[in-house]
Formats: sequence, C-alpha cells, structure tokens
Amino acid sequence: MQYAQIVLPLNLRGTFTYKIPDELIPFIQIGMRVLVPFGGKKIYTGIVFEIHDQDPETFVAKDIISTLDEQPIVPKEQINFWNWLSGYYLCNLGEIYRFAFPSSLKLESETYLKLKPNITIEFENLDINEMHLIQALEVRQLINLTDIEAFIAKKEIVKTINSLIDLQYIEIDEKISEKYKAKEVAYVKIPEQLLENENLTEILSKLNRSPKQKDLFLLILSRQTENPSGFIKKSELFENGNFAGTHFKALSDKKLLEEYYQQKDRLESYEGEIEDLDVLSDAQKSAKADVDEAFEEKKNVLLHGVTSSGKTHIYLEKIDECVNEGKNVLFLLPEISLTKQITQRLEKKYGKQLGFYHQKLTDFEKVEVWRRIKNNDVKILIATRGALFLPFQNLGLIIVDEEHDSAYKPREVTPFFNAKDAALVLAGLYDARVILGSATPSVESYYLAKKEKLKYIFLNERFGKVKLPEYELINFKEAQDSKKVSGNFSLQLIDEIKKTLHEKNQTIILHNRRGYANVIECESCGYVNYCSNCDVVMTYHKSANEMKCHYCGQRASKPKTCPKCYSENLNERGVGVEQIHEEISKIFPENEVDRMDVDSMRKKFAYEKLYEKIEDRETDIIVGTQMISKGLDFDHIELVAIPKADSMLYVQDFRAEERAYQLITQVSGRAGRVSGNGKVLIQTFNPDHSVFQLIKLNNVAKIYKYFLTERQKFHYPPFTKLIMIELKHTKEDRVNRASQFLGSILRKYLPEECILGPEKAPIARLNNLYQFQILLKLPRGKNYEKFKNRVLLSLKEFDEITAYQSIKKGVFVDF
DNA sequence: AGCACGCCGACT
DNA sequence: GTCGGCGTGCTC
Repeated sequence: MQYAQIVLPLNLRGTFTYKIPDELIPFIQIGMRVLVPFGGKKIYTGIVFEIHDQDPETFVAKDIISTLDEQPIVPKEQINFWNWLSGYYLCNLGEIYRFAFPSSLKLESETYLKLKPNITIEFENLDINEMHLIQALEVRQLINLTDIEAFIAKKEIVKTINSLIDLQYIEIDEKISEKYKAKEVAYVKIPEQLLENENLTEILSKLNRSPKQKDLFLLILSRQTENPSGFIKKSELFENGNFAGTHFKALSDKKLLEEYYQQKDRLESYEGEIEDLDVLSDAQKSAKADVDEAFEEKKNVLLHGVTSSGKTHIYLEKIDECVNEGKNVLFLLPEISLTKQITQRLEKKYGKQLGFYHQKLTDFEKVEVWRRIKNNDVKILIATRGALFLPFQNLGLIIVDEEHDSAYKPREVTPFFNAKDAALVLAGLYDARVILGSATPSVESYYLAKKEKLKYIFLNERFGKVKLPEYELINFKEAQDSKKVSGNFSLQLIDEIKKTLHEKNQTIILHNRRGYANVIECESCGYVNYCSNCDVVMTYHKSANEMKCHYCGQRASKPKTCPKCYSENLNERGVGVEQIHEEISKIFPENEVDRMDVDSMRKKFAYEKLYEKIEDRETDIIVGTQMISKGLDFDHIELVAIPKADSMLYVQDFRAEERAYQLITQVSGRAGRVSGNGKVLIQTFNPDHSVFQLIKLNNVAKIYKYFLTERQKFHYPPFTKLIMIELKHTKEDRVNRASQFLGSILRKYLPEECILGPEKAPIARLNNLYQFQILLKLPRGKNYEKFKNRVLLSLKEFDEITAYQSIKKGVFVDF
C-alpha cells in the first residue's frame, strides 16, 4: 500500500493522508497537484508532500482521485521552503499553499468534468446517480462540481465521480492549462524548399492571372529575403487594405505560403540599443569587489549604501554576472510602484527575459509568469514578496532592496513571514546568494552583519562625490518662547523655505500623520468621536469633510454640535498633514503647494500627475506623509523640513526610534541629490534627544551602536526572539478568559520572565473584535528551538479546548 | 477553513 | 408550526 501526505488549501495543521491508487503509483511524485475528496462533498486540489507506505492506524485513508500534473509543479526546494516557513513561523502548510498559488492553479469545486471521447456506455450497469451525471454531461459537455449538487445528493457526489472515473467514462477537464494557454500569433513564411528547388520565375508566371496573389507573394518574398531571421505577422499583411484573406488562402492552398503560430511573448524582443552599464566609481568598484569576495566564500551581503550612493549600479553588475553564468535573478522590492528606475535600465538590456510579479496582477497574469518561470524563460524577475513561492528552476541571486522596509512583513496577510529572512533561507535551499540593500538597514540585519553572519559592505559616499545633506535641529520650545513662530512653524524654518523658493528649488515637508486633526473634542463636556467598530478616535479629514477611522476605514460626517451636550464649542486637536498643508499654503500663497498622502493619492493617476508636476518643477513645496520617502528622486529638491519631528517618537513600539531614524534619513536623501547642497531641518521640542543628535552627527556606526545598546538593555531583538500571540473575538469576556487560559498554559512550560501579558491590545477593539495579546521574549541561540517547541505545545493544548475554537488566533514570530 | 448538525428564539 | 441564528464537532 502506498500513501501520500497531501497539503490542502485549508487553515488546518499538518497534512492529510490519502491512499495512492495502484494505477497512479508509477506516476505520482512529490510536488504534483492531485485531486482529493475531503469531507462529505468537497473536492480540493492538494499538493503531494510526501510518499510513504505507513498504514494510518486511526482512520481509513481515502483514495486520491487523480493527478493534475505530469511533472511536479512545486520544485523540491520549494517543498523544503514551505516546511521551513511552517516550522519557523508556526503557521499551517495550508495557509502557505493558499498564499503561494494563484487561485486558478488550485481550483476547488470549480473543477470541471467531461466525458471521455469515443466511449460506449453500458447504462444497465450504472446506478441512478451515475446515470444522471452521464446524461448531464451528454447535454452540457463540461460540468462543474457545484453544478452537480443540483441533481446528486452531496454525500454521493464524490462516490459517483470516482466510480465513473474508474469505469473510464469520464475524466477531469484540464481547463487550467487550456484556459491559460498563452496567446498565439499567426506568422507566415514562404517554405524554404520552395525557394531552393523551384524556379521563382516559374512560380510567378503561374500567378500572372491573379495579380493580387502575385503582389502578396512578392511582398512576403521581399520581406523574407531582406531579413531572413525576422518574423512576418499575418495580421500585418492586411493592415493597409491591399490584400484580403482570400488572396492569402489561395496562396496557402497552392502551398506557396506556410502559416505557423508562436506564443506571443516568446518572440517580442527589445529592439532598441543595448545600453552598457554605467562605469562604476572607485567606491562602487571596491564595494563590488567586496561583494565578489563574499560570494566566493558563499556568504550573503548587507549592502549599506547611503542615499544616492548607487547601490543599483552594483546590483546591475551582479545581476549581469549571474545571468552570464546561466542562472536566474530574483529582485525583490517592498512594493511594485518602486520599479520605475530599475526596470528602465534592465528592460533595455534584457528585454523579454525580464519578468514582473506582484499581488496586483490578475490571476491570468500570475499564471502566465508562473509558467514562464517554470519553463525557465525568465532570467530576471522583479517582484514583491509573493514571488518567493514561484517554481524557480535555477536561482542564482536574490536581491532584497530596501530590506528594512516593513512592507516585507505585513501583519494583515496570512501566513505571517518576513520576506527578507525568508529570502535568505530560500537562497540557501537553491545555493544562491543574497544581497540585502538599504540606506538604513534594519537593526537586525546590521547586527547579523556585525556578527559576520552577513558580509557588511558600506558605501558611505554619494555617487559622483556629491555631498550628503546637512542636518539642523530647530528648538521649537525656544522659538515659541521668543515668539518666533507662526503656527506650527518657526520663523527660521519659514525663512529657509523662502530661501529655497527664491533659488527656484523645491522643498519637501514631512509630517507623518494623515488627516487634518487627530481628534475633535467638545470643550464643554470632553466628548470625543469614537469609531463605532474600533476603540479609536476618528480622525477629521478636512478635504473630504468627514471623520475617518484609520483602522477599519469607517467614515462619518463631522459633527456640528456635540452629540452629547449640544455645545457648539468643538475643538480640533492634534495636527495632521492636511493642516500642515493648509498652513504652508497660507504662508506661501504665491507658490504651488501640493499634498501627498494615501488620501490625496487615491484617485487614478493622482500619483503620476503629481510626479510629473514635481518633475516639471510646477510644484514648489510637497507636503506629505511617509509616502514621500519613497521613489521621489528629483534633481531640484534642496530642502527637507520636518516641523513636528517628535510625533514620530511618541509611539508605543520598541522600533519607534529606528523607524523615525529610517524615515528621516530616507526623506533627507531626496535633498540635494545633484547639487550636494541639500539641507534638512528637524523641528523638535527635544533637540537633545539621542536620536536627533545622532542623526545630526550623521555617524552611522554610532547610531546603530545606540540602537543596539538600547535593544540589549531592554531585552529586545536582535538580543531576544519575540513571538506575539493575538486572540480576537466579538465577545470581550470570552477572549479575556481565553487569553488568561493560554497565558496559564504558557506559564506552565516557560519561565515567567519570558511572558508578558495577556493584556488588552493597544487598540482593544478593532473591526468589532476585541483583542488581547501575549508577548513572548525568548532567548536566542540553542535554547530557542526548545522554547519554541514548548510554545507550539501550548498552542496545541489551547486548541483542544473546544469552547475557545471560535477565537481567532494570530501568531507572529519575529513580529 | 468550511461545512453539517443541533439546539434555541421570532416570524409567515 | 418553520426559518435561521451560532455553538460544536469533524475532516485523511
């Protein structure tokens, strides 16, 4: 007896055991998709994860219905990768499978059945259900499993299908492959033997009586002799209206032409000039030599290059080398909107061998890329984190650009994983190398580099020796005391903007808070407007004239009077980016001031329009949230101002200071990219704060040393490993009790100092779910595995309590 | 996760 | 009297 462990697209622990029918035993392989029955009536596409001969003891295994692939669709490296992810992040294989596959590759009850061609059916041997199904198929050809429910009892469906497949009457329709067949384009050529053997004049004289056919033939002949290796599209021949399909058909019938089809994407290649890579500067050359050396030792690299130092040049060199060695490259970005510059340069050089993959593609497009990757047609893939799951054949290099970016580990998407760390593991499985690149590496990566787990390469000058911007701290308290302020701006800051405007240069103002005012409060009774779904106050958005909840998206109209005491004294408190924009517009009425945040960029092409305005220097001042720290590489931005820098530090998060540093540095990088005269003004009530002081010093080693000291002092990563467990439910007392209970199990297995909580989450209710959390601080190193296994044990023990099964549970490892 | 079964309240 | 709410149990 042969059995297979199958992963199903369900959020359930582990794999499921199915019996392999004898006829499939010779063909079935790990990594193939199979169709299996599950529960009474469902059929799922699962993945074969293991093949063995161990009889299950506690249940009877069902049979696999059929295989869907002739070759494994998941390579063995990916099988290992899935296993690692599920073990490391304590998530189910089913969640990974769901995330990894485009939905059309894992059709569930959307699977179609059809009659086998040329069969004779012996109806007398069929039962009533089998007969119904056959009759239905005779009428409709294709039938969907959900449709079958209409005339066969749910419990009987799987049995019926299985028996008809066994009888060889019906089969699974490979709709998947047909549906996603690449577009084919018709091409024409004159058969070569015709040109070699026959006398051309003879052919032409035969065509004398049909001049149109002759002209068409001559046209094709001339194009073919002009460029023997070129392709002639059939559709092009009819473009000017001189010829019609009948002329073509006549020639084709006389065997003077040959029609053939090719997949569209294989043929198009970039026809422009191939651009040479720019020449590297000395600093870049030495950095590249360091990368080479690290790769020789099979070591991965942290490329820490200040803004505009030209990390991209180094990437391009290494991509080129990797491709020349016949291997493929995965280039990861935090979000796909940042592809512009890198794409332009790679497209010229690699044309059709370049691919793109991100979550905004349609399912069709995803499957298309999947196919190209599987066929090894893509040399370089520019992609977001989802691409880590593609069936790479020959991966040689992964580049993780902007490796510090939190978009690599979004909390809202399951399974939770950090694409940066996952990339390192995946590369290991393919024996590929990794470059993590950033101007502001994460503290974790920096620490790994200092511990020589990664090779640390520092590019500390901008390309072309352009100077880095200068930082200046403005003491806002002092400015206020000496009455040198206007609203939220010190006069000094306003003067600097004036100066920049006078020199016809542009200014960026960063204020990382959406909306106009954070809170609207009643002065008489203290009422504030809470979101009805979440325990957070609603933010006032003046431009949309409404209140918005930034967590669940709920909107409400702005109250004119206090709903509680009817007082009209409503006070706006807490400054948002809209207010900063309004103030600046009033101070500089003659100038063009634009706002850039998720709210103003929501309209289609809003981003593109603003981008062009800035590029054409129509915009003088850009006021924005953290959005402005990415992708805005313009030559005439000379000043960056951060009027309320303190707001970034007052966040309850041990990474707040790191984030503030990263954001300030990234935005500052936009200033003086060409002139080298960039200036950054940080306005703060705490100019003595270490982070601001260190940023001003602009000494990278000192900044990271400070972060690492703080992290060590308070036992935070990278000195400990964090696991956050979050429980959610609509009923507060239920989650509360459940989290207390989970806490007590954890305390049974883990030392007290490792466990914080359970306690209410900082946002106690979100989208009508109450949330509690438990934070685990586990030691790094050898003991970590042991401790994590105990966490797993605790979670399993918790899961056994049926009363808590309706509680949603989130586990975030390295959150 | 997704589904069936079973037990309670509020409706034609 | 039944429809439908969600609590519980189960899936190879």
